[in-house]
Amino acid sequence: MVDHPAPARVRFAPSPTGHMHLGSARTALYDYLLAHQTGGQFVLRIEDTDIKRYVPGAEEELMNGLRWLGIDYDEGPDKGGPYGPYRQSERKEIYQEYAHKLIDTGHAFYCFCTPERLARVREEQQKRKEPPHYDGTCRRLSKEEAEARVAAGESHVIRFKTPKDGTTTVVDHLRGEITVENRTLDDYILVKSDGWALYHLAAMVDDHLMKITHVIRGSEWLPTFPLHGLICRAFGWEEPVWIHLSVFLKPSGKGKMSKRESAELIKDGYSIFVKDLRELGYTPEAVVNWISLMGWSYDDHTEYFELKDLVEKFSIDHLNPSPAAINFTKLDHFNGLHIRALSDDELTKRILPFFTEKGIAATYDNLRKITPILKERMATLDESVPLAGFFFQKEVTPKPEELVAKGCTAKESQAIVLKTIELLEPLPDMKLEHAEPPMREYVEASGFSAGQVFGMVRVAVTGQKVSPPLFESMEIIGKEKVMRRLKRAAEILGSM
RNA sequence: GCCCCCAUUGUCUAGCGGCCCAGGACGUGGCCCUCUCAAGGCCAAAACAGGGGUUCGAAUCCCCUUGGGGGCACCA
Repeated sequence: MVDHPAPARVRFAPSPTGHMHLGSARTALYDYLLAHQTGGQFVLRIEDTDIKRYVPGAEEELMNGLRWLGIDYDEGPDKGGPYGPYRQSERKEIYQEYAHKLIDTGHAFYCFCTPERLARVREEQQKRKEPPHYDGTCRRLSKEEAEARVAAGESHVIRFKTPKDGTTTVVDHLRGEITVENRTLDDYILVKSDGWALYHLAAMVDDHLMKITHVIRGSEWLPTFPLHGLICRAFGWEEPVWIHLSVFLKPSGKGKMSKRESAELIKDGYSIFVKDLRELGYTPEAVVNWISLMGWSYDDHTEYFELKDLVEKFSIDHLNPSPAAINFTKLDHFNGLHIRALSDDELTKRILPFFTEKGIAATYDNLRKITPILKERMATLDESVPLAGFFFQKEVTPKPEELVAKGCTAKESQAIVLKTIELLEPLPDMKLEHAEPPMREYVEASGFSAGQVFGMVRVAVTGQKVSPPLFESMEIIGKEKVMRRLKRAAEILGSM
């Protein structure tokens, strides 16, 4: 870094209402990057004021997701910190206090209108083709009357007293000034009748109290962004730098991902949920690299990044405001790249669970021998299983028709297998340097092509038409098994 | 319906007035390498939504149209 920006305090503020998806992951990543590159702090705050939408386990999934991605936070519900508590459900009184400050300064008012009356008003407004708005009934109440009704125990909410005239201008770091006519804004509810604050109030209060310098959030907040600016100004607070990230579109580029489409995606081996991606064999390194580039870019030729590179190179000045369609084939590409960047030891550790899960009795030690020849052949970790399953089987069962070498008869094929057995039998072991030369010589002398001979031997030894390189594979399988499988193939071919 | 945001190849993007008859990446096609599959190397096709301005000069600035997205809750 050439210059030294002030340490940024950034927050990731999800609501625990469902699975952690790619959009959240990207926001959290950018938060982390900004905090780390400025030597600031990354705060996790749980926005759980709406009990109705609370999903058990969602908070834990969020934390697991962040941990898996390697984007750790400095302050949070489970870590504590100087500005806690970090769960909004534990901050009710704080919001109450600040809501009343707004009432005292004339920036907010009590509203006693019933939901039924409001619904009726909205309906009429829509009939008249007017934008739905609070009609201002309680805004006109005198302070004394309102307080008397509150004291009498009447059910009420607290609304923000939005200016009726003029315009409000707020500044988004990627879009510049955004100006709206105040009459298009509503007297938004700040505190519900059950006493809980809504996002508009709670988030502004927390961001201020937690000394947040940069708010990175989704562009779905753009419509209420002016309100948030107004609330900060009503309190007399300095506003953070506002950064509204674009949304992710479905791969077709048409619209946001729906629940139904998410289910379809899984069938193709893709998902927008972080926990699924992990199970589908993607590496956190690849996911991080991939999402970092959806809405941000470094220059016109560098795309491969590890987290530490991103901390150094990321910049909020190179964010793109337009929506981005999710491109899963690019994730596959990055996954392959990051898999190949892993050490053989590390890769072995990562693929082992996929074998175990499939009931294959692989151990770290025997898998470790295979890993090197698997490495450049997989796009996802789970692909190692079908690629290498035959190493762990006692016997393989090649399809008879696949045993017949290309362009040969069964009889000729059997002759090839027999010759192979004859050549390999006297060898002390199946080491690459022992097995390959005589086979090469045989191919040379026989008039068959390498493809014909090796292709058929491959089927005999691995049971598959596609496998890692033949001689490397045979060495790992071992002479005894190889010979047994070849003899079995000769039998099959003989009976055809 | 109203409000807000966005607009470069199929997709992600570089470009912030002349370096651009537009660069990179994924994907696609072809070739090379090759025991299969990959990986790798080389090559190719593929875009500035449309119309007006401003300017000596516009992908880049302004306006309109169109298209896309988001929002209009006592959700976040």
